[in-house]
Amino acid sequence: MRSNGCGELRNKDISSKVELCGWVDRCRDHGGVIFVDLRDQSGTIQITADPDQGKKLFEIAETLRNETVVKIKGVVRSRPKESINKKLGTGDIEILADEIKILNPIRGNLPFTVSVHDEEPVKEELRLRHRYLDLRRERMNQNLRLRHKTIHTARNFLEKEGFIEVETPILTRSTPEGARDYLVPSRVCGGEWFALPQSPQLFKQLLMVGGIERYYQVARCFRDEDLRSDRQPEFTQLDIEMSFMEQEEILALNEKLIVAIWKAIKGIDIPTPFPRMTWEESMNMYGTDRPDTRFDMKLEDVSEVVKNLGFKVFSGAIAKGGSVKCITVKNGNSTISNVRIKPGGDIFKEAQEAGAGGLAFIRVREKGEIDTIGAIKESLSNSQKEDLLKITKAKAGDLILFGAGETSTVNKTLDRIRQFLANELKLISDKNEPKAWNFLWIVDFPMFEFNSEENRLEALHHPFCAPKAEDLTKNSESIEINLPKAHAQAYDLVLNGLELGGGSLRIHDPDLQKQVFTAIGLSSKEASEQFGFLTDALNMGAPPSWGNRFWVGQNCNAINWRRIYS
RNA sequence: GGGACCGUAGUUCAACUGGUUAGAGCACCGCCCUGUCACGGCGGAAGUUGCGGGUUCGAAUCCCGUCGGUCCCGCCA
Repeated sequence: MRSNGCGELRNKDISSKVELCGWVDRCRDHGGVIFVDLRDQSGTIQITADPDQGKKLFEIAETLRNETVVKIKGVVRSRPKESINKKLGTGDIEILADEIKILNPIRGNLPFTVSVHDEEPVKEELRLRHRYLDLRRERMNQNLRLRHKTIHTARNFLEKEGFIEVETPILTRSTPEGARDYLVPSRVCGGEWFALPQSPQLFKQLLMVGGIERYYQVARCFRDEDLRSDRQPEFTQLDIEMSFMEQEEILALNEKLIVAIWKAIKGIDIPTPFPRMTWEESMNMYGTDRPDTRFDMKLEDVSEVVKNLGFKVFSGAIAKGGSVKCITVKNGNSTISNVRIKPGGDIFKEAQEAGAGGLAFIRVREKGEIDTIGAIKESLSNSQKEDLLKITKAKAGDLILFGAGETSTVNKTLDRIRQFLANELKLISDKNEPKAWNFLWIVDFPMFEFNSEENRLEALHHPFCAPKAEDLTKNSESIEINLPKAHAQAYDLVLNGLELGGGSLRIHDPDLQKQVFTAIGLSSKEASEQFGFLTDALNMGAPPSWGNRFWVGQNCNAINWRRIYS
């Protein structure tokens, strides 16, 4: 039907006869000559309709509208020197049309414009209703290709490493994991329901017991929870599980996979090994388990300095077992006004959203002088002031923002403000491209987290992850006593503040698995009802195995990988 | 489940404190234009201001209800 792609043609094609198909991106009608930008998947080229080539041709060209589907026959020719368009890959040449055939005209109004030149925002709802038009747009088209390339590269890589792709069931039984299940009524077993899998977690463990050794799957997962802008109820993860591996081996393998993907999609060589940080370090320094390390503004704990301060917001927080931490905004005095950090200001609101009661601040002036609210200034001694400036390394012109209260709230608040300011101050990206690709392993996650509402421990990762052996043998006490404080043999991979995925060593000892169930408050009856099949399997020769998964971004955004769930 | 914000032409937005006939860009239609490339010029058509009710001399604007959407909290091992 066609001889070339629009975007492929170059000077070397001059004088050749071509047949092109595509969509009209834009028309410029000069009365005596009409220029048509013709677009297909490969790019755009200018078609010139000249009345000398026939009256009929010109009449058809006059009727063309944006997005009309056409087939064009013509000859490639060079453009006049003064008309060369350097912005276009095909800008040296054009097609002199001798036949234009309309394959499908446009009837009525288009809901939005498709052309790459149009950058007007369009409501999400409209874009979804007319997804086909949206996909025609360059950016969306590229996103789908990016996603394809990512998965294609992963498949090739895993194939070479001896993995096989296995599909696990979609219509399955409900296993109580974290989220609500999507349910599907069963016609055959009236009154019974299938659940859609929240992840292939248990299936892949059973595959390991089944001697598969190296499995992967591009797996669809379903979780019936409320949405967020970066969360979807249905998402895809690259799911991997392998037997007989040490942690170092699996981290190295993951790094190789990531390196291969970034090489393929960005042409970038990511250096290995990736840096590592323990969960505790990350929480202390960044207030989150997925820190964005492209910029500094680390959290500093100043509890020791201010614990006896007359300023009760600070000293009171510490007396109640909380802490006072702060971040230092370089040159914040000139970039951030008081209006923004006082009640009603946007930065203050961010702090409130995170649960903070307020947002204390100190502005550092010349010669170690400070500006702040009266209550802090009056109660701060000279040596305390000096200690603060020493810990924060704040210089004249810098702004120090404080969080005080329960440590988890303080962390959450400062993490949020840190990210908010990084965006505002443009510390993290130039245009749409990140300033760096900072991959980071977070290791040594705690096994459990205390849920104060339900008054019980919860698995931080999931209840199948193995605790670190040395944590269990501390002080030669029993496993039951050491378990709640143990660290998991689990890791997360973080990129620029986004959690790309993570993994862990599975428990393969049925007794230990039972202990973990007990620790999270699952009675042995419940455990055997819900996970009996798993403990059965562990009794019949389960190998030690590591599993992990990466989120494959639903939105194929600038980075393609996005946090969906943790 | 809770909170904040939004809904005006096909579309993106505007319309002061409630005050004349609800405006503009793009798209659309017509006319003009032979080197533009987000072409340009002149003209035109296009609106139940999401829907229903209320307050008022007067409502896009204020109030109540309702529908739809965006974001956030809870939730998402």
